[in-house]
Amino acid sequence: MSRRVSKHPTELELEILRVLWQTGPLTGQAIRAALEPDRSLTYQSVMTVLGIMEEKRYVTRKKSDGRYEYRARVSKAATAKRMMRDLVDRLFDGSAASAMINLLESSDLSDEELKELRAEMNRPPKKGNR
Amino acid sequence: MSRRVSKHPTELELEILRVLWQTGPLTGQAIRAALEPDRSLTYQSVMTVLGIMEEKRYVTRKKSDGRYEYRARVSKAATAKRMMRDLVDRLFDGSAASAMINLLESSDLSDEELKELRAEMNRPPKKGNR
DNA sequence: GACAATAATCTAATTTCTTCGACAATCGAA
DNA sequence: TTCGATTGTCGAAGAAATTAGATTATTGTC
Repeated sequence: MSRRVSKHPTELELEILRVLWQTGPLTGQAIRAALEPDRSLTYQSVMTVLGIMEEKRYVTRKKSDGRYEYRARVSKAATAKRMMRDLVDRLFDGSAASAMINLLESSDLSDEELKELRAEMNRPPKKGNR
Repeated sequence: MSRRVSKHPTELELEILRVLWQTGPLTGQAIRAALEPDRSLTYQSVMTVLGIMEEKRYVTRKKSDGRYEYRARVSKAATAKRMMRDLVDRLFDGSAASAMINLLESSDLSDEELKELRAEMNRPPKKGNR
């Protein structure tokens, strides 16, 4: 037997998605430029990955003014949710509370952030909560 | 150029670490058994991965009673911290608070857990915090 | 001590990921 | 219209990850 398909965007795919989330639809060249200087890839490398991302349905492309523009087809919120959920499953047996405590302990939240979090925690829970 | 070594335990490596964290030092056979029925691997497959994990210094082994026993060399806490930190960097630009709010919204914490979290948030911050 | 059973290593196939060079197609300018 | 630049596709290479068969080493038992 062989290996299973990864259920999440890979490292580089995620970096490209981040660019698209941040800036909106872009051409291959523009994406390549946006990755600099973090990643110095050739235009071909970027295009190869974009092709793969299109197959995986992470992006769509549309010809605009002679060249293709790539647009994220998955939302940042949904992707973040899925990736976080998966890591929490694998590290903390699915306990979001444990994950949050872990984050709390290993980070350094400002009073501002603490306040916001407390407010969020006091929001009325969605239906289905016990 | 080619692919870089992943900076974190892979899927399977993490599953094995979890077994070791949970149960303590184990032989290859015992690890193989503990992965069932989630993963039905042959003894050889498990041993191959354990060899790689030894190279990566995720585990050590010691001959005990004729066969090798494998022991986690990285702690669960440190590994979780690193992996969470990395994902938070890549998804939320390093903002632990954003990540926590994401978790809050996509999970369904019990009153118990909320209480514990609030308590944790009221704990005096470690040095370096303002 | 011989031999079967068990443990461990070695080799390797397959797939994914990352990266590009080579080439083809298209477009713009002289 | 021809030619150079830009854009896009194809094939491929190298390394990592996952899986396991073949082979060798070790060990416990009669």
